[in-house]
Amino acid sequence: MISQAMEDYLKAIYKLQQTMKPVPTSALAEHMNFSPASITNMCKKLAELNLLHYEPYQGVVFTEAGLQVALEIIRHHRLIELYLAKALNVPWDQVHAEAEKMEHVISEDLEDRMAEALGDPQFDPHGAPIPSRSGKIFRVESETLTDMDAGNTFVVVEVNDEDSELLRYLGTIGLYPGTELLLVECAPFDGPLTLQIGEEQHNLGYQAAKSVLVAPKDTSQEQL
Amino acid sequence: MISQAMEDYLKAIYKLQQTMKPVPTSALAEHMNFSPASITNMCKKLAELNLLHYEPYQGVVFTEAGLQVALEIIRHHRLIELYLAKALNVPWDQVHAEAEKMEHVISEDLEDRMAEALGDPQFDPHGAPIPSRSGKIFRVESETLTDMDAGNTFVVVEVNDEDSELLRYLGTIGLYPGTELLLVECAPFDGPLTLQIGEEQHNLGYQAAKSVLVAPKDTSQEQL
DNA sequence: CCAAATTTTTAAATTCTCCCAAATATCGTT
DNA sequence: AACGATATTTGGGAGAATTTAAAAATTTGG
Repeated sequence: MISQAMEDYLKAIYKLQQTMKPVPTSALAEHMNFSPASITNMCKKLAELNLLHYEPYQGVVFTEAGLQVALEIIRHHRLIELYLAKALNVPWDQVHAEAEKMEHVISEDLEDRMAEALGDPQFDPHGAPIPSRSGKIFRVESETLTDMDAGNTFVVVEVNDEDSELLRYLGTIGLYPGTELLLVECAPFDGPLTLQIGEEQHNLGYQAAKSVLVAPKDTSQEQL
Repeated sequence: MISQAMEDYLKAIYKLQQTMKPVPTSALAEHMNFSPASITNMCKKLAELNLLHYEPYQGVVFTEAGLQVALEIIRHHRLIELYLAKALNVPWDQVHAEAEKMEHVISEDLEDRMAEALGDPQFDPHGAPIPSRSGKIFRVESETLTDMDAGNTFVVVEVNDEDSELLRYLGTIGLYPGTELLLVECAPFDGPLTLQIGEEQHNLGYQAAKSVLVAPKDTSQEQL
């Protein structure tokens, strides 16, 4: 009943509705790299299935049912990412692509077994929270590194999992969720940020820094 | 280029061409539960891609390229089955359904990691041989239990992985690949077979017994 | 508050995989 | 060697997911 394409739409809508409600079809079109027409078509279908509220020209909002479906897929995705990283040592810059395909095909039973093998984990390898089986998700307080002031110490909460190359680079400088860093300097006009990680200093481009979410050191949540 | 549907066709053709060459489209239609017309269509496409030799009314035969693609998918399938059974304790009657979906989406890299985690295994949980990375597969000498004579002892080599209910039953009587059994009696007219497994005796229906492949005890190959 | 620019939807077309019904080829008998 | 039964292909069509191009609605700016 719910096709793989539909699942991808719901996942994309979930991502966008964190910053905009309702989600305009144009935002979806850009995010998914589909034509606006495709988006309208599919949103109508999803509204038919009572997964979305859809008002022409107004964009879409989740129904409760739609939100639960989206969270279930996201749970699949993040559990798979963590499982691959932990159990099979898949590099953290590759788990996203792999999970992107597997999330649509694993059974609930297999998901449960992976969750159990991992000890019901709370976060994926990029620091994103894993929804619970019952569809609850906890948002960790955090802001993007580019919004922080120089001179303070932070803990990395989460990094964007979609850019494999970026992840590989962040790995080489040791910037993982849980890592502590000192923001030494922020160059003006969206320039690079100077970070102190352990004993070493690194310059991180503005675009890269935008996809790093941090929390002030003192109020930091502990995670594995 | 090669769609999931095409992969399913190649897998089915591999299965059938073990007993018939060339494979008639009707056999494929029956095995895959598609109409004969669908089969003809797809076989033409696969022939276009140089994966099959297709002669109208004569059926299909693999090209070398087609055979390699088929073996790669089968390797995916069987490695996944074994991995799920061993690493995540998925019951052996469920691994087939799970692998059927996952086989189409895992990367070669992930496959390698699973193979490595399992120590480059030779057989899946049902005793079927796993093709090597380079596409070689070893056929273990075996015959179906219904063709054997009463009074002899055999080792189970392989059981059909497609019937979940049957596998569950075989599990309850302890009939796994590697299990030793004494064929006590074969009722005539395709009647049930009486087996001695360990201390217990069981009656196995003729249809069920047909999907159990065995080898004489003395010449049996060792497998984990 | 109207016209231009933008966004969104509608409509028609495409590709893929499948189906059904009809036409055609093959095969076993006699 | 021709007939009937069976197997196979052809042709046409349907549904899903996408596209492009054109039409319609909304927003924006003077």
